[in-house]
Amino acid sequence: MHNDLKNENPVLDGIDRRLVETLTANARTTTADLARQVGMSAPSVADRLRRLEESGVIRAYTLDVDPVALGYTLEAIVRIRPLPGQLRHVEGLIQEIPEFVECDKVTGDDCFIARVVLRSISHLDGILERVTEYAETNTAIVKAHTVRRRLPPLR
Amino acid sequence: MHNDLKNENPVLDGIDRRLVETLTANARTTTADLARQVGMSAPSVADRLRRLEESGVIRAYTLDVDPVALGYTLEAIVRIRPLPGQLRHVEGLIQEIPEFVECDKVTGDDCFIARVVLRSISHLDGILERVTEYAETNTAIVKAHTVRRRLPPLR
DNA sequence: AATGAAAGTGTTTATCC
DNA sequence: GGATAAACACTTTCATT
Repeated sequence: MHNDLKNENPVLDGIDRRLVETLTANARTTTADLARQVGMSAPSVADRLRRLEESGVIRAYTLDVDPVALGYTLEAIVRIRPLPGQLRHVEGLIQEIPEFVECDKVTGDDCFIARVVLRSISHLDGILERVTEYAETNTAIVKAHTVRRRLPPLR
Repeated sequence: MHNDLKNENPVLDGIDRRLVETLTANARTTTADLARQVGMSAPSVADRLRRLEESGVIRAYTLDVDPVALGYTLEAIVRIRPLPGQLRHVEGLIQEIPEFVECDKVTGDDCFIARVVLRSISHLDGILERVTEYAETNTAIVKAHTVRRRLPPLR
């Protein structure tokens, strides 16, 4: 049995957890509304948010934008294995191509795993052509979002 | 040449783009601040945000929470290929295990590509043991975030 | 679609516990 | 860490263009 699941000293207390959960659902919830929800004063809630920001738990308040509504009707996960000596170049290329909306450097055969959003299959082809000059790629088209980005357990 | 890159009828005009970019950086920017930035009145900006929400471009105002600050010091990408007849079961399992913070159903050999956050290697082992009863898995440890979640081109 | 004005709310700072 | 109170700022609605 590993001990890291029954966390005796959770980073967040129950009130912080409720604040984080509510703001994850709507980051524009007013401090006054948050305060009413948790039964505290607005200044106390503002203080807690400041601490959550300073401790790095809240990295940013951001937007969830739907790529489909912007015309990116196709999404793919591309595994990328740079050719010998091309790692830095490939890394820069991924960072430069804005259709790559996310990319992780990972262990194993594939050096990078990236998410790309596209307007069409020909758009995908155009981008892969730029990458395959310097790397082997393996592309999987996204058919459905089984789990949408969500919070991990907060304790 | 494919026509979908030189988008003649962009979904968003220049002002909408600035609103979306500013809110992506800080979703709690006040409507009054947004209005000053784009040189409009606050009610006009509020109207535009309402339209961006109703058209589905803004799916939600949300939080970017750092898993590391919550003690999830390890992150992995797991490719999952359910054993024959286990697809539905595996899908449910991934949805139930909260450490899977994201999962896409994709074409190709791997049926699912998931992101998992973990407190330790033994934590990873415990979760993979639950999955490997019903699926073959292939795990890549995330070494770095080459491209952090970002907006695709807005035109 | 956008504006200005006004009423209603929310935020912030200082002070106290 | 948390509360209250007051000054200041923001939001929302409505009439107007």
